Amino acid sequence: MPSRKPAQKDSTSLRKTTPARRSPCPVSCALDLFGDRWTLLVIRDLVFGKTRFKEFTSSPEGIPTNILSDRLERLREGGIIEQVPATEGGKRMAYALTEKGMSLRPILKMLRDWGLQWEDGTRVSLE
Amino acid sequence: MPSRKPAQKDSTSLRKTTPARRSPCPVSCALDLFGDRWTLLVIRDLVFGKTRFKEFTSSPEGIPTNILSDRLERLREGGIIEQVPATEGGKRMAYALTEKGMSLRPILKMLRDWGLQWEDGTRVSLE
DNA sequence: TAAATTCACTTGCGAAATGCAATCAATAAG
DNA sequence: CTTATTGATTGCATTTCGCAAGTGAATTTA
Repeated sequence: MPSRKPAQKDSTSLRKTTPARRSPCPVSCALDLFGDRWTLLVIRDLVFGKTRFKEFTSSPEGIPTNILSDRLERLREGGIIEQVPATEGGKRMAYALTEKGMSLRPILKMLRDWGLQWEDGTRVSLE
Repeated sequence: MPSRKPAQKDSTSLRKTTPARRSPCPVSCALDLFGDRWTLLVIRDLVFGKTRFKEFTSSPEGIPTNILSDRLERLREGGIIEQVPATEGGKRMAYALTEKGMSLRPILKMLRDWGLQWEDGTRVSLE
């Protein structure tokens, strides 16, 4: 029989089901989507023009690859990113922000400005 | 002889030492402070005028009390909140945003607006 | 002032998430 | 075809989370 992927996810995968919304509060719902230590850093990288798995892992914070996989999947489910062909006609995929994802840019910008103002020793990357 | 643990704190406490900054990125540093599912909800409650431990626990999301204790302590360490006497002459304490904490209001506001725009069924509380 | 109640946590513990290294299949390059 | 790179997955130890119960001081009530 031909090699096939498991229908969905088995016991070894991170996060089995989509977790329920904690409340109808818009802040709470936003945090349900990207309220953790890594997700907004991936979105930051996307805003910076990164599109490939390897590029995300090479950011200075060093996100573990299993966490990255999980967050990319979660962001895709949440409609914040989508997969597009990395090269014309190629089969490898790259990631891109959707319109919904793009709309997070002002929030990222405010976070950056806040950090620069209140946290000593922070600076924007020079890439 | 058995290898011994670097005697920081005992097994019962949440979070042993202040975790190190992951990178000098201002976004990353901001997330080191409040990048999780609960912290910004506590700040939201403070912005809404709540000041007491019990008030935070009675928010609809239902933060566990041990998590709340941990987050309040973390926010205090980060200079985002401070403790003030709850009543004149009383011994009970209440929590209040510092200037640094107040400066997070626009971020909360953007998160709220983003949620209202992109997440169906969200609404601001009527309290 | 004594008793009852509320408040602000702390503790214990099972479940879930995290972080790390190792591995692997598919694609791309040579 | 052979090798290297990419984009992940797997296993496992450690940490954190979430829930329920407990505790002692502060406040309120009788």
